[in-house]
Order: sequence, then structure tokens, then C-alpha cells
Amino acid sequence: MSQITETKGISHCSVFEFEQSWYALLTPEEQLLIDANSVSINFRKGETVCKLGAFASHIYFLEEGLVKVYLEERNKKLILSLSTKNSLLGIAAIFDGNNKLPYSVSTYTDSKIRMIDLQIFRQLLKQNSEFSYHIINLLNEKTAQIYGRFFSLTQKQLHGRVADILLCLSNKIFKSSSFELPLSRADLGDLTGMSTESVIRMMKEFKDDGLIDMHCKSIELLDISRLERISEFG
Amino acid sequence: MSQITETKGISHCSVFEFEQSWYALLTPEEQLLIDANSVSINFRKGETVCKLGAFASHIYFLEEGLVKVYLEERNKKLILSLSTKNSLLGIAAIFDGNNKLPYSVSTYTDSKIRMIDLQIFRQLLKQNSEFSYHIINLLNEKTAQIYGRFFSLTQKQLHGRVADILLCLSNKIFKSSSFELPLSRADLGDLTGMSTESVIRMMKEFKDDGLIDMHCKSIELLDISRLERISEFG
DNA sequence: GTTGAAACCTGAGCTCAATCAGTTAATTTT
DNA sequence: AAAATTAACTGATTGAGCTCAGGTTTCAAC
Repeated sequence: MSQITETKGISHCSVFEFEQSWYALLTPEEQLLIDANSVSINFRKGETVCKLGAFASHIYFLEEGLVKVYLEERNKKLILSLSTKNSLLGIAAIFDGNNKLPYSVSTYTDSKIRMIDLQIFRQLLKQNSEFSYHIINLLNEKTAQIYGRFFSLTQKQLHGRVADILLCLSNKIFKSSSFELPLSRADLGDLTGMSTESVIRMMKEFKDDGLIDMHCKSIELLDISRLERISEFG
Repeated sequence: MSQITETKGISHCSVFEFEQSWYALLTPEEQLLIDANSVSINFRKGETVCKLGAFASHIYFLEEGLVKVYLEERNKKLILSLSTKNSLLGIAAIFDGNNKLPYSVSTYTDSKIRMIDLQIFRQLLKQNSEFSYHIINLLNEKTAQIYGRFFSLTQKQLHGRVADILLCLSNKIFKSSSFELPLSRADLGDLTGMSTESVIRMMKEFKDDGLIDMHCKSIELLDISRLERISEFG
């Protein structure tokens, strides 16, 4: 059997990226409609874009920056995904009979977000099937990713989860084996469903074992294949 | 403040139901196309409908029965959702650049499943925006539900998770406070991300505390409001 | 430069829940 | 009806990972 038909199993990444442009699928008139019914807002690092449970009024298009999408209840927090440049956020709020946001969003870095009127976006989905097909694609890709993380967080132990998140950050966000982390250890905890202390301990362990190098916010993955094995065997 | 504007927080249910008919949104010609390119298959209790990682060739429409949708890797298993009559399954496999199923499906009871050609389904999504808008609705509703379970399984301890699943089964599947469970204790474990033994212990505890009555497969919820409080506080 | 706050790190103790190693009950097969 | 298989249950033990209670570093503000 060649590699092509090999089953890859479950992906465990938490970052989502949009490669194609949804905007290009709209007709010129539809694009004008979007332009006329949206505004671009600058957010500072650490600001809240929207809150779970609030009425959904806009779709958010992240033109620039890095944000987290998360659930919060009482003092418990779970980061669903990180989103970078060119992500659409808030689409999950589109289902009839519902008008509440199913998650909160806040920024890690200074970000530029275009806020698009929800009713207009809905209307375009209803009238342009090329566009809505593309959105279905995006939703399904996102869903597959969430499933992977769901599996990771419920079935693996700490080693595997930390390996998952490190590989994901390296591959999807920074596209480099060394990077400056804009997230705190507490955020890594919310991403991996573990306590801040456990994140620190686990990363120190990885450092002692020569898997990564680390000085506070700057991280370098040294032995990626071993990290992948840790990720795989949980 | 009236109850209407109260934020309800995160929902934690694992069952998904389709109220509306997607079929009715198709034109007569499109319906014919579906009819000509689908077959209805009978599955026996316990049979596997499709496997994670296999090539996706069909969309599954559950005409009759009860199935589980789950992830499996090595000997670890996680049930993503239970689906009843009139559910569409396999839509998540629709995204370009992917042709693998992101989950496995198997039956709990004898089931009748209409298998619809994936390319035809895709074509209809691309040409009928009413239809694709409806599918977006379904996907988003499902996503909101998965988020709720994700939170439940990663943030709550055993008591809360068992309360969640019991309330969900009662409300969404059996629509009654007493029911005959078609799932084994091991399945409840896969649904709640806990070991079979822990499921048994927790349910016995609930029984001893007068929250539920239980004889093997038959279960009755006695104190629903207390179960809801347990669900809420984890 | 000093102060304060926030983030990072460390060790000890404890708790929750998995594992293991059984027994009992229910179901299916012969 | 007996045997075999599967599912339900129980108790004891173990350990992973959380909590708590500190200490240290970093960084921004004054």
C-alpha cells in the first residue's frame, strides 16, 4: 500500500486557517452590500470582542491579529480554537431560533476586525449557493478540527495534550519550529484542559528531556518526531 | 429583568434531532435526483454503518433507528453524539481537499438508513441556496451542541457528567422521565469520557441518594431539579 | 530606581477517578 | 437445562494531576 491511501486517523490541532477567500465568491453587488453594511474596528491586545450568551448581531472577519475563541462558565474556561488573519468568526451563531453567541472571543495581539451585519450575511447565504457551499466547507473543516481536540482532551493524558498543542502552534500559527509565544501558561492550560501548574511542569519536563528549548515566552521545538510520537500515544 | 433576556449559558446535550425536513426544500427535479441516487438499507442492531478514516461516498439519512456517532483510535473511544430518526449523518465529510469520514457510525437498534450519493448531495448544495442555508443551520446547531459536550467533558467531574447524560437521554431521546436504556454502561462511559466502573458507581450513588431509580437497563429520573443542579455545578 | 502587579515556577499533600481483580447477574448458545 | 459468554457490579489499590502555599522573575508605571 502506498502512503496515499493510508488512514491518518484523528487530527488534534486547535488552530484554524482560511486559505480561500469567501469574499471573491460574491457578486460585485453583493460585495458592495457587505461593504456598506460592515465596519472595520481596531482592538487592542487583550480586549474582548464578544461574549458567550450575548445577542449575535455581527459576523466577525479577522483582518489582522490573533484571537482566542472560548467558552466560559463560572471560573472555568475552555479555549475552543485560536484564529489568525482572514478567519471568519461568529458563523456558528447562525441558526434559526437562536440569536445568542455560542462562544466568547478576545484578542491576543492588536487586531483589526471587520464587523459584518448578521442579517446581510444571512441574506447572502440564502441567495448565493456558491457562497453558502463555501461556508459549509469551512464549517466542516472546523468541525473536524474540534472533533480532534475533543478526542485529545478527553482521551489523552497531559504529555500527549501538551505535545499536541506545541506541534499545533508550531505548524499552524508560527510555521516555524521556534517562536515567541503570545499566550500565557494559563492560556495553554485553558487550551489543553489542564491547570497552569501542570502546563509548567510538563513543559519543564519536555525541556529537561531535550524535546524543546524554552526561555519564558520563547520556545523552540528540538525533537519534533519524538513530540509526534508522544502526541500519538497520549 | 424578565426571564426572556436571561443568559442560559452552555448547553450540554449529546443528542441531536432534526425537526424540519431538508427534503421539502428541494425542487421536484432535485428530489427525483436524490431518489434516483440513493438506496435505503436495513441495518441490524449493533452493526457498523461507516468507519472513521474510510473514504466518504455517501450521506446517510437515518429513516428509522438509533445510532451512535463516535471517534475511535487504538482502544480509546469517544461518542460524539447519538442520532435518532430523521438525522442526516456524514455531512461533516463534505469539505474540499478531504474525502475521509471524520467519524464512525454504528447502530444501537435495528435501523433503516438511506444512503445518498455524496456527489449528488454536493451538487444540490452548490445549486440550491435555500437547501444549503438549511444545512448550515443544522451544522451550526450541531456545533453548538458539541461545544456544550466538550465543555462538560473537560471541565466537569463525574457527578456532573453523569447528570448531564441522564437528563439528555430523558429529554431528547425518550422524552420521558423513565426509559429502557439501549446503551450499555460501557457506552455511557464512552459518552461521558469515564470508565465503565465509574459510570456504575456514580449511578449507584445517584440511586442511593434517591435521584434516580434503576434496575439494570430500566431507569427512572426521580428528582430532576436536583439532577439539574448537579449538572450545573459540575 | 523603586514599587506593584502579573506571570512564572516549585514542592508537598491530597483527591478524584482509573485500574485491577474479582463476584454476581443476565443473556445466548448448545 | 446446562454451559458459555457477556454485561453489571463491587472493593482495594494506585497514581495522575489538581490545589495550595509559597517563591521568583519580568515588566510596566511612577
